[in-house]
Amino acid sequence: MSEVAVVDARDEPAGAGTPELRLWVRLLRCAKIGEKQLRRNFEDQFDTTLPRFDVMAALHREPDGLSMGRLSRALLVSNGNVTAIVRQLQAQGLVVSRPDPQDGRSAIVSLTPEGETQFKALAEAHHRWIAKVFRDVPAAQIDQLVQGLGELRKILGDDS
Amino acid sequence: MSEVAVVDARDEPAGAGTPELRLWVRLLRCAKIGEKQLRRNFEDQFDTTLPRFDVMAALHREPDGLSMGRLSRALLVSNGNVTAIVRQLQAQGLVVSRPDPQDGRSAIVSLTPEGETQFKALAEAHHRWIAKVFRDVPAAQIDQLVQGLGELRKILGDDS
DNA sequence: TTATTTTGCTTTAAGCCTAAAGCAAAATAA
DNA sequence: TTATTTTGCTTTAGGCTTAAAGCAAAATAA
Repeated sequence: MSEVAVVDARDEPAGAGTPELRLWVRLLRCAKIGEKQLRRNFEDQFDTTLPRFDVMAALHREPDGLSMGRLSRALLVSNGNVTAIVRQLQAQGLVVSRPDPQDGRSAIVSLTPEGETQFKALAEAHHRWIAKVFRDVPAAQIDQLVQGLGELRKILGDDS
Repeated sequence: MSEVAVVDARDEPAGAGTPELRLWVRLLRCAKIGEKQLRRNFEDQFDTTLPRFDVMAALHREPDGLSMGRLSRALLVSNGNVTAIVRQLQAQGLVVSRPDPQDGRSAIVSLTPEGETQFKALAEAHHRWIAKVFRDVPAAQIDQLVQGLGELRKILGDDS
C-alpha cells in the first residue's frame, strides 16, 4: 500500500503538471513572447500600441461603426477601458464618434479616412511582424495549431 | 492577367488571413479568455492577482531564492515590474529579501514559510480553475496542443 | 591604484486594465 | 402617466506593465 504514495503525482517527473496545466502554461507563454515583440514594434515604428491597433482593427471590420459596448465585447476588455482607448484615437483624429439615433445613451464610433489610411499601414506592418515571429515554424505545424486552437476557442466559449 | 487580382489574397474568403495571422489571433484570444477567468478567481477567492501568483510560483520552484533579475527574466516581465510586485508580497510577509553575499547590488528573494503555505493553497485552487476551464476539451486534443505549443515555444526562443 | 564601463536594481512617467460607483436614457411596471 | 428597473457609458481608485533615467556596486582598463 505504501507504493501508492511513491508514484503519486506529487513526485513531479521533470516535465511536471497535469496536461491541462501544461497546456495553460504554454499557451500563456507563447502569447506573452509574441506580445512582447509586437508591442515593441508598434511603439518603435509607429508610436502606437497593440490595444489601439486592436480597436482600429475591430472598427475596420465594421464600416458602419460599433458602439462602445459592442467594441468592448469584441475585444474582451472592460467598458471603461475602451472609453480610454477610443478617447486617445479620437484625439489623434483616427476615429469619430457620432450619437446613435436609436439610443441616446450610446454613440457609434468608426474610423475616419485618416484612421482607415493609418490602419492599412499598421495592418501591413503587423502582418509582416507576425510572419517574422513565426518564420521558423513549419507550415504543417501552423495549420495544426490553427485548427487545434480554433476548436479550443469554440469550447472556451468565445462569443466574438 | 486581370484574373490575378480576382483571386488575390485581399478577397478575404470569410475565414480570412494567412495561417500565421490566424494562429496569432487564436493564440491571443484563447490566452485572454483563460486569463480573464483566472484573474477573477484570484481576486474573488484569495484577494490576490495572477502576477503575484506567478512570482510565488517561480520562487516555489527555487527554494534557494532568486535575484530580481532572474525573476524578471523567468517571468518575461520588466525589472521594474518585479520590483513592485515583490514589494507587495513582502508587505504581506509572503516573501523575504536577503542581501546577496556575492554581489552588493543584488538581493535574493524567497518565499517565507507563510508564503509557502499560502502558495500551496493558491496552487491547488489554480489547478482546479484550470481543470474547469478546460473541462470540455478532449484529452487527446489537450495532448496535441501541449505538444504543438511546446514546439512553438522552443522555436519562438523561450529561454526560461 | 584610479578611471571608465558595465551591470543590477529602483524610480518615474505614461499607458493598459479591472471592478465598482455614478449618471442619464430607455424599458418596464403600476 | 409616473415610478421603478435596466442598460450603456464614464469616472475613479488601484494594480500591472513598460521604457527610460538614475544610482551604486562590480568589473574592466589604464
